[in-house]
Amino acid sequence: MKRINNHLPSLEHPNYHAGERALLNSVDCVILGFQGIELHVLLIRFPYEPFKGHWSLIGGFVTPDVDIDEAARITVKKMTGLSDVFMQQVYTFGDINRVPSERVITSCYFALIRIEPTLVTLTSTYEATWFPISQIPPLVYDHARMLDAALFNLRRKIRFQPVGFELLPEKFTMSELRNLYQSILGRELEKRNFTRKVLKMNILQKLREKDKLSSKKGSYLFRLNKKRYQFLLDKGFLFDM
Amino acid sequence: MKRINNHLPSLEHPNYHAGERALLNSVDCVILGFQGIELHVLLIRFPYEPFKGHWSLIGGFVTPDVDIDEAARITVKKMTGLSDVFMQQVYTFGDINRVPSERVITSCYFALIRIEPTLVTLTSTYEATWFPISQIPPLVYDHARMLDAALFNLRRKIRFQPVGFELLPEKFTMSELRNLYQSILGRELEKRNFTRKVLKMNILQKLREKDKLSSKKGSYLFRLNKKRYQFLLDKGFLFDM
DNA sequence: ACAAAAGTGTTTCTATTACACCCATGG
DNA sequence: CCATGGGTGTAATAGAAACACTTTTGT
Repeated sequence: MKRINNHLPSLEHPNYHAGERALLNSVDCVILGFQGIELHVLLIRFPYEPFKGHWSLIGGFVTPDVDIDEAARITVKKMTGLSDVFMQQVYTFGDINRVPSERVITSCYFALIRIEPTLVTLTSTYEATWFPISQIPPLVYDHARMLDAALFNLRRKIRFQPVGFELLPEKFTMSELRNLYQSILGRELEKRNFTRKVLKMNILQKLREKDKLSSKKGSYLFRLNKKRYQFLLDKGFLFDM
Repeated sequence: MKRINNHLPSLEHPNYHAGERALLNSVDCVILGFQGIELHVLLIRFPYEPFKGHWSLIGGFVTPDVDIDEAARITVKKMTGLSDVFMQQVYTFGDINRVPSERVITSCYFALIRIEPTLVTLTSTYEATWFPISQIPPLVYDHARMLDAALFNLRRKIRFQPVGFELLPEKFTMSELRNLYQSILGRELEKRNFTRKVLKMNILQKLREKDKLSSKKGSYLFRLNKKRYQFLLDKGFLFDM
């Protein structure tokens, strides 16, 4: 409490920025993708001592000439080659000792990407690897907390806005969609009720094609009706599963 | 995109913090209280040119020796004298030019406080004033955006966790509670259904006392059953109005 | 012919909404 | 005695949950 005076600008100061101490700022990105029946996170091997070789989120420092959101985008682009990725700020971690060696304030973002055959990550340099969220290895610093915060945030967000489609390919089956939701929400969703609920929203277009990979019968592919989706978003609708 | 190389630590650097540029960090607090039938925000007159005299949120710089959350708490304490206030980080604003004169990264928090007769704010120095959220004056910098973000956040949060009680005195009437919810959510709530829903949760204790200020008949006072409230919180329940 | 996943309808139950009247009291 | 806000019950509706069987086809 003795430090209170540092925290409101003193009235005597004509330029109240002067004399304030600057701090290091960074961004860390929880890059999420969907594979099989589970959400996955992209992790790298941390390249420096004393945590060299431990698993880590992907991050970067915020330089004076980039917006903080852009810093996050640049990090994702560097790691995956992708631009125009759905991203969202999750939380800013600013405890004094969260990084032992230095005061760093880090804003955590999540990114939702489609894992496609063409996707190339920085495997050679950083051993970038996809981990299913049920099997996350120990992470450096407070990255485990960041991951938790990102997943919590995503779970909550997905109830208001079906962002899940960002994680699926353009065409997908109802089972894939349901598996995705199950993995994000961490609980089973009844097949019939799920299908009915999703279809009632009218945001999906049923295609004539079938995907025959997952079963002998084959299952119909769907595609997101982006116009309708945007319309509902603007109305701020709920997507309660 | 030319700046990508700045954004992942280069592998050659043994101490990857070295050489990074530090930035100014601050916190701004949306201090919310409830008065009459409406939410109010505490604003001050900004004390420096070129915005001297314009209305502003309350903020302060983050110094190297305080956690970012603590910086926010200190700001609230300085302004209201209150500790142990319910606070929550809302969002971090980090665009390059959000403050014209300087690059500042600002984390916005909201604080929920009880406006009580004993509450003294920094009225003399900063003209601290409560504004109803329906009548907010123009604000400096991006503070209007911050306020919007804080209210958006509160509206969403209140569906998962009935944080509204932080804004009410220990004893309150059902009408006060309903008015509060109406003001936060920005829509009318049917009296009977509201009462029923709240009571069904069993988080309120009905007292024998009546408040006679608002009507001749008087209305019963209630008090939050904190044990039950905490129990439900831990279960992560919904409080859907 | 059978295994494996897809697809679909109906019933039950619960929660939400909408609605109107009596109550207690101070003036 | 009446104006004011407080307080309550019920019926109608909509939405969610629970449930089991048929379809298709590759092997």
